Amino acid sequence: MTLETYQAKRNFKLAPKSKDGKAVSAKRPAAKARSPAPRERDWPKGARKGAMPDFIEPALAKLKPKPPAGDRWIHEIKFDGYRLQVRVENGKVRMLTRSGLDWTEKFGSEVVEAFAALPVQSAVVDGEIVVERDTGASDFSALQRDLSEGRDDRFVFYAFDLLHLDGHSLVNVALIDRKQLLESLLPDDNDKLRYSAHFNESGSLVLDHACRLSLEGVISKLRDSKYTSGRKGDWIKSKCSHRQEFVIGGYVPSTSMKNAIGSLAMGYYQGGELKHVGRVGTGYTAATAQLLYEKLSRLTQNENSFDDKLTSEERRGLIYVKPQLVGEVEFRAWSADANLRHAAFRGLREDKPAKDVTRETEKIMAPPLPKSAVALTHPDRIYWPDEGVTKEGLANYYAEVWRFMAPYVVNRPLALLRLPDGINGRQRFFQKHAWKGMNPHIEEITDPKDKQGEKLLRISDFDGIVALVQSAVLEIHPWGATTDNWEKPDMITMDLDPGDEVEWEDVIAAAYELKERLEAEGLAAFVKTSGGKGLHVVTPLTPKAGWVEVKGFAKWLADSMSADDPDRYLATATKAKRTGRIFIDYLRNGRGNTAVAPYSARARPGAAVSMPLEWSELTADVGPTYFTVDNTPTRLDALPRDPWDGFFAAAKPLEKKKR
DNA sequence: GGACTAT
DNA sequence: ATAGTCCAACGCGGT
DNA sequence: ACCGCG
Repeated sequence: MTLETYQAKRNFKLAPKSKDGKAVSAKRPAAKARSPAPRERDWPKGARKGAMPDFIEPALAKLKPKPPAGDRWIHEIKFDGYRLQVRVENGKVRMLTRSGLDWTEKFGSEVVEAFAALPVQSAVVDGEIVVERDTGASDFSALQRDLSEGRDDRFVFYAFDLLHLDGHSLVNVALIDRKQLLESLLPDDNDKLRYSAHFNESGSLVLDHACRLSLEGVISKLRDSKYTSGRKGDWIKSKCSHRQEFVIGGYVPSTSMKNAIGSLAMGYYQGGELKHVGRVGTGYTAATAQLLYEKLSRLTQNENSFDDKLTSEERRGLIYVKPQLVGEVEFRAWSADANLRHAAFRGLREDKPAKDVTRETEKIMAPPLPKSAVALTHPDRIYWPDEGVTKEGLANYYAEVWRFMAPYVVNRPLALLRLPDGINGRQRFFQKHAWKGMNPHIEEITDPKDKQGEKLLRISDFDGIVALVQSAVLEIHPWGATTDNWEKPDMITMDLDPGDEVEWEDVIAAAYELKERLEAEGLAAFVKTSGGKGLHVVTPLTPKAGWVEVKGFAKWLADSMSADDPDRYLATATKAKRTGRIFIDYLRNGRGNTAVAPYSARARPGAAVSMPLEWSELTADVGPTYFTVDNTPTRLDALPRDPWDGFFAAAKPLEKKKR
């Protein structure tokens, strides 16, 4: 990792967050233009006096597969919310949608008040209103839910352009100057109204990092461009997902609706042959599903529409149709078997002849997902109601992460947190012993130190984790040792648990501090989000030292850190005096103790997961609950390698010297 | 989620 | 039949 | 010895 890319990542900020997920204001130089009278302002080149127009047609971005190259372009995060034009006139605020509708009343009072407090007489600000999850990216589905439920306490406005100010039109001013003026006006202490910063790094780098952060994509804009209404091409949108047309070669009728399709089998032409790319089973409304059925049921044929031989699973329930219709599909990746990953139907393309549909993207292919023979009894049982994550959704998540996760959960004694009725249900219990009626893919094992005792639990493959999901296991907590070597741990997990009022940046600093101390002992250090409150720093060990020694070392680490900096760190779990300090929890490292597994879901609102990170990815934006069951697949598709690549290869034995 | 137990 | 119950556990530090 | 804490 070069310093340059490291810094590019560090700079990759949306808005810094404190550890409890509350946004903290970005540290910017105090705005100079806080309250100048309009005529004192230095107007940038291109500003023209003029009355404020009623509505300025917004500039829209063209979708391109890649961000443009070259330093004429700057790149902003693509927000996943509603585009709004905010008009301030003498303290009165109106918020207009893309088409000019007045939606001021829909978003509560906080954003409006923030605009009313701006040091301006009048202004037109372009931006996007979003709902941010506790600690993270904007979330369109949360926005829509908040709107429909009348909830108005989570809206945040990202301002990215300034079109008019105090009797001056700015649409002919260079973008970079408009943004600079905008930034100078915005408060630096109001987390409901934020400045949308841009990046000067190469567009592909910015997009890559956006995708690794599970964001939607980036918007690229010409640095010196005027504000141009409409989709003229000086704003370019590139996304972490891909979009292209495919030919419909068959359909599966819906099981829940009459005369409607349930999914489509699609393909593209290559060398005159129709290549099958798998099924698209989401993305259509009931109306579209019926329309497609009506059109497709007239095109049915008996023989395979594809030139590939389909497997029996691919053929199941499939009705072939003459390959004539073309549909647009959004998807995140290609799988290694040349199927689409996470595909959603986005509409029919009546204008394109089927024969012209070819494959448009070259992409590193994602490896195939593991499949399980374990049946889920109620696949649509909802485990996380707010996120709509079901039992099947959780199983699919583990299929996505399994190739990375397996080494940390397989062949280790497990403690499980089970919530048969989901996270809001009445039942929640830990379990570390075998139970009656247990799925056979969960193994009963005997603790060699307690041969008479109750049997412990272990899984050895993907079927095992699906069996855990079926058993309503929402958190997986393995030992830090494998069952090949019960008495010799192969990792140390240090849990950095911030008390109230600890800044997230300080938790990150604590992780780096721990890393340095571990490296000073000749050990490697890896970091993951906990999915809860803090961070976990994990060290691979060559199994050599026993539990007592390893735990003693962990305690020594925690003790020495708190001794060297008692104002910041605490090595004891006492609740009192936790405020403002970080508890370094070393006691996950005794025999029989556990820590939440890498990639394990957490049984809390938000469906966060414990996410392994490269150190360079550990930035202020990535709070402890940033990555979730929902947004992790986008990240994985964008990752060039396992973020903990080389974990076990980096193992060193713990040398006897410290206790 | 599922077995076992009390009513 | 149906409702209720169980499903971990232990060392640490502070009083 | 007991309590709260992970």
